[in-house]
Amino acid sequence: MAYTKKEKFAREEVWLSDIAKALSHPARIKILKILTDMDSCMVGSLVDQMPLAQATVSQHLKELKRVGLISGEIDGPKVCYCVNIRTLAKAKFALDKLFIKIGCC
Amino acid sequence: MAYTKKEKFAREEVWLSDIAKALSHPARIKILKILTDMDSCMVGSLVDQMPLAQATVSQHLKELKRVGLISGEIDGPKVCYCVNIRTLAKAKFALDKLFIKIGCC
DNA sequence: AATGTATATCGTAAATATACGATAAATATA
DNA sequence: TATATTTATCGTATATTTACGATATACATT
Repeated sequence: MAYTKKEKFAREEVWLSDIAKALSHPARIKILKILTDMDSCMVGSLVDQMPLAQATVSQHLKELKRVGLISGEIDGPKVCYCVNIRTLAKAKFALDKLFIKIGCC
Repeated sequence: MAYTKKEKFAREEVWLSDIAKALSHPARIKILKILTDMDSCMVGSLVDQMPLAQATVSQHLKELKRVGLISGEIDGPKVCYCVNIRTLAKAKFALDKLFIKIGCC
C-alpha cells in the first residue's frame, strides 16, 4: 500500500500539484523572493539569509530546480541561481485557470 | 533532527506555503473541481468520481478543510462540501502578490 | 429496536520530506 | 602542488504523507 496513485489523475492536475508542492515550504517561497531581491544570487549569500543549514538550502534549491522554477548557472566554484520566468508564467496561467474554474474572483 | 523550522519564516510565507501544500496533490485539485461542477457535493458521489478509496478521499477532504479551502455541512447522515470562496480569494491574492514580486506577468 | 447508509476515524505500512553533519567535487589562490 | 572556498551529495534520523481495510459514529428506514 501507499504506492502513489498520481498517474490516475489528469496530466495538468499532476503538473499543477507538482508546482504547488514546490511552493509548499516557506523556505522555498523565501528563496524565490531572495533571488528576485538580490542582483547577485549565489548560494552563499542565499544561505546567509536563511535560517537553515547549507545542505538543507541546497536540498530546497534542488526541489525548485526539479520543477523548473529556478535554474542555476555555474560561475567558477560558485553557482548563480535565478527564477525561471517561463515556468513561473506557465504556473500562473494554470493557477489562474484553476481559480477561475472553481469560482474565484 | 528533522524538527520543523517553519516558525522561523514570515507568517504570510508559512500561510501561503500551507495553501500550496493543500494543493500539492492532484486528488485535492480534482476534488475542488468536482465540488464546483456538481451542484450537489456529497462525499458519496465525490468518491465515485475519484480513483481512491473512501477513507483516502476523506483524508484529502480533511486536508482541504484544514486550510479552509472547503467547508462541510452536515445533512442528515450525509455531508455536503463546498468550496470556500473567501479562503480561495485570499489565496489568489497572496499568490498574485508573490508572482508579481518574483517577476511574473 | 434492528438494519442499512454515509462518513469519519483508527491502525498501519510504505513512501516521501525535512533537517543536519560530514564529505566529495570543482575551482580558485597562495 | 597545497590550501581555501563554494556547492552538491551522502548518510541518517525523525516527521509527515499517502493509501487502505476495518471499525466507529450518526442518522434513516423498516
